[in-house]
Amino acid sequence: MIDHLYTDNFKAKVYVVVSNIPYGRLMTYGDIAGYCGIAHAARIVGGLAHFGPSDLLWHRVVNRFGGLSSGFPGGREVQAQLLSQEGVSCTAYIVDNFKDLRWQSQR
DNA sequence: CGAGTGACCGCAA
DNA sequence: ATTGCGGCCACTC
Repeated sequence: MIDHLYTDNFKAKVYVVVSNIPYGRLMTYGDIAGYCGIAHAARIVGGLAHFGPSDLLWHRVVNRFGGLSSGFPGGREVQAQLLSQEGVSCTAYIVDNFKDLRWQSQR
């Protein structure tokens, strides 16, 4: 439920969705874009992530295959480390139980 | 104001 | 089954 946090910019929506990802949970760019209203804007989410603030929990955001994306501050190893600290098993920069850890938003 | 880019996804050969 | 290509929308320079 992110209606009360709605803003004029699509960017803000993405930030809200990302901020609402619970601990030890993962989400894909496509899903985030879909919950924002456009399923074809997966690239936008990635683009915003690069320009967006580092305060958000982007380390819980991965691509459709459950693999860690590049461009993360410090590198994929850092992101994998963060996920590992949250109980997420990562092997070769790929989430093992991604299918099970994938959090499906309530919209 | 215009053009290019992007931490992607889906489909086609 | 795998590999390659294009497309989509928003943001930045």
